[in-house]
Amino acid sequence: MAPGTEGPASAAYFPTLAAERLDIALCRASAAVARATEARAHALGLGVGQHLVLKMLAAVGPRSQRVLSDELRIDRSVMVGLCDSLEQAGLVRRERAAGDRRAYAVTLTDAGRQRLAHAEEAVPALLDDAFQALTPAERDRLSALLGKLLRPAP
Amino acid sequence: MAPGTEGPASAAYFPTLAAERLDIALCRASAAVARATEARAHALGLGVGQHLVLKMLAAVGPRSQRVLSDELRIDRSVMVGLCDSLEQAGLVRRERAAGDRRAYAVTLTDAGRQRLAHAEEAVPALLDDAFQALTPAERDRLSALLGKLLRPAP
DNA sequence: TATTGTTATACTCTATAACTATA
DNA sequence: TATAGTTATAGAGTATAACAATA
Repeated sequence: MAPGTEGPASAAYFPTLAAERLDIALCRASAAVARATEARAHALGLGVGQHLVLKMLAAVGPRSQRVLSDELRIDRSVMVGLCDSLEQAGLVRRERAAGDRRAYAVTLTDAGRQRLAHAEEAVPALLDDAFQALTPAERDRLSALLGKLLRPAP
Repeated sequence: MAPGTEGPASAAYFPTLAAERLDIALCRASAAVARATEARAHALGLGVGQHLVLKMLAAVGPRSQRVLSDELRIDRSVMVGLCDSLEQAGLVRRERAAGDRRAYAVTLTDAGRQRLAHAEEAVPALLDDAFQALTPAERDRLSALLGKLLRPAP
């Protein structure tokens, strides 16, 4: 075999790389998980962003698009389209906020609550699929580590 | 304050969300780390992909673009531009592979080796910055978990 | 003047499919 | 026919800036 093209010698390289560069490992793992969940998530009929909005509204009650954007770390201009699609599907209503006529109070409808419940049922299976390489205990540890990474420095 | 727009009550929502959806936490953590490393990585004058190619060539010797693509999980069509830029900067040479005139043997130059060494020096600081929320022991644990997630099922 | 929602623009990634020259 | 490298195109996602209505 010609020099520069032999295979087996390089086949073991990637794991080494991933171990050395935590930032790259994180990026690749995220992409791999996203690919794994994509199909299942799409089957729910709810995009991730849409799901997040419904979930937050269910947890904290009606909020403005601005608050949803800030809290979910989704850009205001993206939130517009998200709320558009949810409203069109009848899952939220855009009520006018009582004290500020610039803002909406994005409100979960009964249909939205039902759809969310249905989606939430499917989440554990979705996660099981994507994280089958990890035991439940390992998933908890990963969750704790990521949580620490995401939380702004106290 | 008007209903639907009060702030503090919802400010604690995101951490809860991240804890429940491991896939989303992973995605957000990856994005946060990428943002944190972006500035420093750019200062190195080497993109992540360029860095990966140099690093792999240094580790395993001259390889074809195909092998680099497969091993680094970078699409062939992207690898073209990566090698273009590296060649233009004088960091690699595209030598013809001895036994297969379709393929190159992408080869690290001395300048490439130097540039890589310089970049590698900066990596620890780059990672320290992005992962300052985690102790060294926690980083090791995260690395191990991500490695398990990335390794194809044995 | 600052803010909420909206729209438009641009730019980066990625995926895909062709095409060439070799095998 | 299959593979290595290349090119072109289209789509998703994101960042940015502008704008109208309101504060």
